[in-house]
Amino acid sequence: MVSPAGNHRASDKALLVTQIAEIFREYGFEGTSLSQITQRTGLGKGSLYHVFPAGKDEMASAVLAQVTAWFTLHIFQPLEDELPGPGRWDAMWQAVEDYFRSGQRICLMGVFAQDRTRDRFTAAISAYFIRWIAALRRALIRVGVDDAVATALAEDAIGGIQGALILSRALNDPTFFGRSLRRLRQRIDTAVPSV
Amino acid sequence: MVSPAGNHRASDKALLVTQIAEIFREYGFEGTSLSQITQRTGLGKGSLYHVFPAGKDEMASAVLAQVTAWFTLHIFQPLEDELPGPGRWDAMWQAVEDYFRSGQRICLMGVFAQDRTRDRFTAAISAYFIRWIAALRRALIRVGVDDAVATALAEDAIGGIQGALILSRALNDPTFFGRSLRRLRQRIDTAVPSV
DNA sequence: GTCTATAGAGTGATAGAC
DNA sequence: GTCTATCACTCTATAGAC
Repeated sequence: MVSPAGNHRASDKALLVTQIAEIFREYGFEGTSLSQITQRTGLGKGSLYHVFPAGKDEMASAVLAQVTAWFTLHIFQPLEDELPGPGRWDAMWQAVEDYFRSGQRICLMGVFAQDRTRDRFTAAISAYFIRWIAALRRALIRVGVDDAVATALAEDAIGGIQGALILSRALNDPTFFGRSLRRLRQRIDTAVPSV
Repeated sequence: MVSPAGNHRASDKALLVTQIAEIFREYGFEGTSLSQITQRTGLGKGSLYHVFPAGKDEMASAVLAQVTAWFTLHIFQPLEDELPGPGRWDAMWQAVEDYFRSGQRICLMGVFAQDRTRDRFTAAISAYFIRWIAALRRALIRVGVDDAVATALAEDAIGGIQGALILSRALNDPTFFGRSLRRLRQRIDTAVPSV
């Protein structure tokens, strides 16, 4: 994680943030201790506080920012751009299925949204969901779906994804997520004219 | 909290469990400390450990059991019983809307399902969701909905409720939950023959 | 005296901050 | 690595109903 010149590179920090994200996913924010982070990352507490002077909170902020960046690149922007005709949503559904490891992986935005001790992250969390819903909604409107219908479809789709993630874990059924995703996808496809 | 006869009554414990549930809802399981519980309940640690000898874990178990009992009484059993014709699902949707305070209240089952440190509660959590889905599914089949369609509708409805709860909080939009619920409800109503 | 519910100082361990 | 606060939890003591 240390570069030869003594200053850490951006890619090192990105990797570190990825590692910390995975620990948060497994144990939650409160459930994750700094010693767990030092063990799994191999970094001492001093190094962690050098990279994240504000401590655990800053680590969480960095993690959420990284998640937002990933979704922006792979989901939000493709939705916001003009897309070719048939199969125009395929990339989104595939990205979602891959990102969440077929439902085995938690949505940190969803988990953090539930906890009052994490009020400090509400801005990042609501921005994430607002953008996702708006991007999908506008993409639907662009291909001819009625405004009100597009809003309903977009809200149901993003909500459905979150719910499917919870039930996948709660039921411990690895097939649940894919099944739910397929139905959400089909509901949108049938609402789009001439696909 | 002191009973005249010296033995605590069931209703006292139920009230205590309700109070603790509210704290878990606000701060999560890891985020809730015993000192918070002593402060908010007004009970000393000794009393808490008298009522819950196994400590925080037992408190969480009691809370989840209480949630299950409420849903059994107000939602599962009505669904499992034979119901009169039109408006047969009204009670469920009304109970859900009331219980979750129009989306302002968290689903502890959903929150606990996400966290690996709470593996000890998986049995109670999966039982809750399995029963809810099965009860709704069978009720749909009973009124003439095709088996596969009933499964899909039930899974989408319970997943949709969970997702709507997350988005309600994430977006901090008090109208979101009611809107989502209305759409879920309507989707089921239109699938039921002759309603 | 016995039993139940109560309180809270005190325990070692470990947390996060630095 | 060091520090202090706080964690979950234990233990002893107490009050009052039988």
